This record gives sequence, structure tokens and C-alpha cells, in this order.
Amino acid sequence: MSDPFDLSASAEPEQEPHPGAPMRAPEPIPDSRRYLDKLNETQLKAVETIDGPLLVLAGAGTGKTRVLTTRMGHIILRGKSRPWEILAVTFTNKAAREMQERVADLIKRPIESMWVGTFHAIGARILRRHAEAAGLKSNFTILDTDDQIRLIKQLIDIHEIDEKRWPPRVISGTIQRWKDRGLMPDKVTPTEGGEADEGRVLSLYKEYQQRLLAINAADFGDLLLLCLKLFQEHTDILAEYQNQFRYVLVDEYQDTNVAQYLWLRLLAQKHRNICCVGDDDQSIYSWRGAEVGNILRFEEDFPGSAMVRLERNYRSTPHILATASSLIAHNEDRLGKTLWTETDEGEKILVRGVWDGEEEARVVGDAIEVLQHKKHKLNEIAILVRASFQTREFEERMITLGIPYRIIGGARFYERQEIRDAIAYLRVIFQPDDDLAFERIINLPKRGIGPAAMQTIHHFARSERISLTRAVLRLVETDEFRPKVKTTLIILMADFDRWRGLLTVMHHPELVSTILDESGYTQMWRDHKAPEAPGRLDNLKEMVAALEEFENIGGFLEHVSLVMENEDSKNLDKVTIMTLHGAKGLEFESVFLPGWEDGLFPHQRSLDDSGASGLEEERRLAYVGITRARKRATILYASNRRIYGKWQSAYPSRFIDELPTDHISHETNPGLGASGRTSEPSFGFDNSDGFQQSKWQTRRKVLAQRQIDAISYNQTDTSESGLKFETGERIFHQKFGYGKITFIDNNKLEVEFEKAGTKKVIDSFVKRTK
DNA sequence: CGAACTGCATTTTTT
DNA sequence: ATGCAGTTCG
Repeated sequence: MSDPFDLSASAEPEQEPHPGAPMRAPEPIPDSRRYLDKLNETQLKAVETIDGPLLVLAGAGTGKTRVLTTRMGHIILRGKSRPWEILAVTFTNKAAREMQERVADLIKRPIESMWVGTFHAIGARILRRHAEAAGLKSNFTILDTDDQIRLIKQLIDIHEIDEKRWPPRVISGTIQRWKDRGLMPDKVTPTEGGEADEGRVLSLYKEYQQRLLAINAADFGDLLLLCLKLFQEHTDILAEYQNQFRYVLVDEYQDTNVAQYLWLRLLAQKHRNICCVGDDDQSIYSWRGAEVGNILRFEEDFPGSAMVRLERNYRSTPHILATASSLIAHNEDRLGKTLWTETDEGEKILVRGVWDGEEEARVVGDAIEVLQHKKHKLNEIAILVRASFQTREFEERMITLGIPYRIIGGARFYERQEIRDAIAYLRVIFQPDDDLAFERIINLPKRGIGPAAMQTIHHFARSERISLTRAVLRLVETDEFRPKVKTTLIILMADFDRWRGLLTVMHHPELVSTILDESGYTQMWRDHKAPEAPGRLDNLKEMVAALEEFENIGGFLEHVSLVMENEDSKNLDKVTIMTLHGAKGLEFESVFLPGWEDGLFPHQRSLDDSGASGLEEERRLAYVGITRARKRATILYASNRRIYGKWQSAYPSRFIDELPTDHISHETNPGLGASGRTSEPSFGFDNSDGFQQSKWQTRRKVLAQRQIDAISYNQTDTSESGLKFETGERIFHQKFGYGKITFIDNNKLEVEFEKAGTKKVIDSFVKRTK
């Protein structure tokens, strides 16, 4: 079974008897080189060049996954290393899974111990193992984008920074980009923030990192950045991994950011057997930190490296290849490849101009119907758009024509409110310092914990530098809350503790439904009189059922934070509608590429933000789009389009002028249009509403026991809240007024108030009167 | 506390 | 057009 996130496998390195001992083949497998027979000459070279750095420039459809997996199999079958000494990193879980499966298939033996996974999953795995050295506990929470933004927003609120001028999303983006470049706060040049910034963003970054440590959490960027820092500061740990990973393989190298590059370079330093596979022409993620430079510079970065170009294309027809090649040739910064194929000519690429977006959808819809009548599989048809709003008109058209379709990239299961709420409960149970989760559910369902109580908690937590949960535990011993609030919180805290106690004894899916029931969360939705409430309850049930697939709650949480994918009804025959970005790595027999108008594609924003390099990236995106097609590609552009409710007219994309006239057939304004087609909506089509039922991936045993052990309140009580008081002293309290201290127990004071009577209060809420 | 109103932006997306 | 977030009113 493949499992890139198998944290329980942390015992692996111990299997290695003597790091650096000479390798011996487990059992030489005679006459098994037949797995190499399927490769062409260059592929073979890429597989067999095992020692030393190697860059494989793999054009679209040239069999790069085959090379990667065969190479891994080859290394093992030749006895060059044992499975756990191979590190293979990808960007998506899908790619990681595919790699696992194909290698397992090839070598026909268990490969559990291989380190195959996404950069983030492997980073998380390493980080959990050495959490303490990174200032975290091994059960740290992985924050998603939403949590990040909420945290930033809190910091912005504290500092009373103008949210309009410094929107949390933007700040969060800036920080993320710093992280992409491998920059911890102390490495950021203060001038980076921009003119009006005055170092504000940088100081927010610093504070943000402190907060993350305080709440025992890491964001996505940290999974790499903290790992990097760990390696830099603990050379012994680094050495351990450097020794272990005799072979490093990297997929989609053109998408790596600086942090990932540095990370790889450190890990591969010892054995220098690093093989990066990528295609500079398919680099389309610079906006999220990817550095094409990494691939362009490979030979300088890894001196003495070899390079193999995979140029034989097994996917597309000559017309398609010629069109794509001639388009991409307009880019300047590229290593250059010449794709060729031996397949039949096929059809020319159809370029079609239409009046407006509606006609565009109609033309595509009609063409799909024709294909459908010719018995083409809908699964083999894709509509690839530049921006996600374009999916709407196609979706509507598909519904009208009764053509089954699926939209990739909609809202996901785990992003739904009720699922996030439920997960927040689990996070609080599993990791009590998770303030973001705590805040999310503390008053959900309504428990009467209002802004006033929250303020008290926040205030105390901040002044003592402890988490909200810890703050509540201490405050509840006093009279700082109103009696009702106090009782509620005491009960709630007791509940949390009880559930925590059940963590090890109760079957986890049952535990989760218990938590949801006893907390009143389920009831809240039952009482809710909105049409969507029953659906939400269903989703919760589905989540509980999904838990069955996991060894424990920790494994489940790791899954939802790292493996956020949409496994949808793949088997059903449907047309795929998705963005060009989403289509990378996929292929279809017939591809429709609508919206090729200047401003939309290339997108104006891209041009404005990044100028010439932005244009080149858009062109690569176009290249990716065309090369998705095996047999047929149709490009469309509309003269008029309604964007944000406003009609706009546009010129055909400049990319259209860059297509080779011999390989395309261009039809403008065909007199077609309303040819009286009134298709009745059929009742048979299956209910695609972008509401994919998420199928959870099976994940086995996941959490090391020590992660559960990490759940405790080992009160590292650093209550050095400055001023110490003495009995008999006269003090002032915000809520209760003046009073005299009658008893002191650490931070807790018993005060006889002049108006409010005797109360227990916390010293930091009290001021000395002069 | 919830409903109604206002203003605002609105590429691309994985982890 | 639309949807969302923040605000204001009952």
C-alpha cells in the first residue's frame, strides 16, 4: 500500500544498520531488465544515468513519469540502494500516489519505506520527527490559508493597522512569498516591504512566526522553511538525512521555489545523486513562488551534471505538436526542445471566431454533441479555460444540452463550514494550544461566550504568553468571568479533557460523533431552519464515516491539512471543465480552448504585473493547453464578452497570430449561430452540480504515539507578570473597582472589593493604586 | 442576536 | 452580476 504520509514509518532509518556501509543488492534479480525494453533511447539514458546530478528535460507527453518511476525501480532492482534511501518529491498528492503505484507495480515488492511524497508532506514528516529542535511539539497543527489570514488579521487588529490599506490577504501573501524564497524574518531586507510600508509587514512577519510557535502551529510555507532552518542549525540532523538519501528524484522541477531548491540542495549534497525532471516550457506557477531559474540554472547549481532531453512525444498528432511548438518558440527564456512524433497527421487545429461568450459555449456544446454521436468518450473531452469564471457559461450549456460534465476546482468538501467546525473541535482536542481552532468553536454552538469574555481571555493569554485554552483554565479559577460564563467554561473545559481522555480508548469515529453530539454542535444544525442544514448534517455524517479510513484522529487531521484533494466520480463518463492550470499533467483526446482574447488570455493582470515575463508565462500556459490534446484541439475567441456584468469587446489573442498557418484552419464569424436548435433538457443526465462527493483517500496508520503523548498541559508556567502584590495592598480592577488584597496564591489574588464584595481575580487584571 | 444594507473587488492554486 | 464582508438597524 502506498502512503506518502505514513508518519508511523518513522522507525525506518533505524532499519539502516550502518549508514554509509557498502551497499549490497537485496537479492539480485536475474534477467529482469525487461522493464527497460519499453523505453526509447533517451528515456533509457535518463533511467540508467544513475550517479551524479541529472536534469531530464521532459517535453509534454514524452513519458516523464515512466522515466521517473522506471529509474526508481532500476535503482532498487540493481541493488544501488534500499527503498528507504530514495527520496522522491512531487508537488501534488496525485503525482505522489501515481509514482508510488507505478514503482510498486514495477518492482513487485513492498515499497512502503520509500520516501515518496509532496515537498510539504515530506517536510511535515521530518518536522514532526524533530519538532522539538524546531521549537514545536510533534502534534503541531498545520494551518491552511484561511487560518493564516485569520491569524494575520488578529495581528493587524491588535496593532490597529488600517485593514483597508494593508489587507490581511496581501500581508499573508507577502509573507508567503518570503517563505517561498527561503527567508526567515531575520533574513528579509527591511526595504522589501515597499515605500509606504515602513517595515510594518516585516514586523508583522516576525510576530506572526512567534504566534505560530506559541500556538504550536506551522503554515504550509513553514513545513519547508522550518525544515530548512532545522537542517541549517542542526548539522547532525541534516547529516542523518544526507546520509540516508542516496538518491533524490524531483518531479516538475520547473515549479520549485527557492526554499524547495535550497532544501533539495542540502539533502542531495552528500551523495549528489539528484535527478530533476521538468519542462521549462510548462512553468506556469511563478505567481506562487516558482522559479523557472531553478531549471535554467541547473548545470551551474550542480556542476558536472548530465542533461537528457526527452523529445519524442507519444501523445499528440504532428499538427498539434507543430502548433504548440511554433507558439512556444516565441518565448525567449527557454532551454529549447524539439518535439517530434511518429503518429499520423490527424486533424488541423481549428481556430474559431465567434460573436460572444454565449455563442462560444453553443459552438463548443454542439461540437461535443457531434463527438458524442460519433461514440467518443466524454471522459476524453475537456474544456480548458483561463479563468474560473469562464466555467459558468459552459456549465449552463452542458445542462441545457444534457451533457454530463464535471467541473474541477470548485468548493471542496473539507472547506465547508460544518466540516471546518468539526475539524476545529478535533484540533482543540488534539492540540490544545491551537488558538485558531479554539476561537472558532468556543461559542459554537452559542454558549454565551461573547466578546467581553473573549476579550478577557485574550488579554490574559497575551499578557501571560500562553494559549487561549491555558488562559481559560487559569481564569476559570477566579471570578474574572460572570458566574454563568464561568460555569459554562468549566463544563466545556472538563468536556475537552474528557474527550481527550477518550482519544486513546475509544474507536475514533465514534469518539468524533460523541464530541459533535455532546458539544451540542449536531443539535445546532438540527435546530437550524435553513434549507441547507440537513445537507450539512449529512456532510458531518460523511466525515465521521470517512474517519473509519484512518488509524486515528491525528492521521485524519494530517490528511485534511495536506491531502486536500477532490477525488470525484472519475469513472463516470463526463466532459471535464477546468482551468488551464488545473490541466497540467493531464491529457484528453479532444480539447477545447475558449476565450483566447487579448486581456483574458493573455490575462491583462498578468501583463500588468509582470510585463514581458508575464506574457511568456501566459504563452507557456497556452502551450500547456494545446499539448493536452491527443487528437483534436479547438481554439475559440469571442468578439464580445460580458465580464462582471459589463459588456466588453476584445481582439483575438495575440497568440493566435503566432500559430503556424499550415497547421490550423481558421474560421471567422461563421454564419451559423441560431440554426434553430432547441434541445430539450433531458432528464437522464446525471446530477453534476460541482458538488463532488469527496471520497477520502485511505490512509493507514498514521500517528506515532508520541504525538498523542504531546497532548498535555505541562504547564511551563512562566508567570512572571512583572509586579508582585502584597496582602493588604489597595488595588483597582477594571470590572470590580477598588479593593484590598486579602490573600495571594501565585497569580491569583483574593480581593475584598469596596462595592463588589470578595472576588478572586488575576493579578495582571489589577492595577496598583498609588 | 439576526436581518438588511452597503461597499467592494472579482487570475491562475497546491500544499 | 455577484457574492462577500463589514456595518447598521430593529
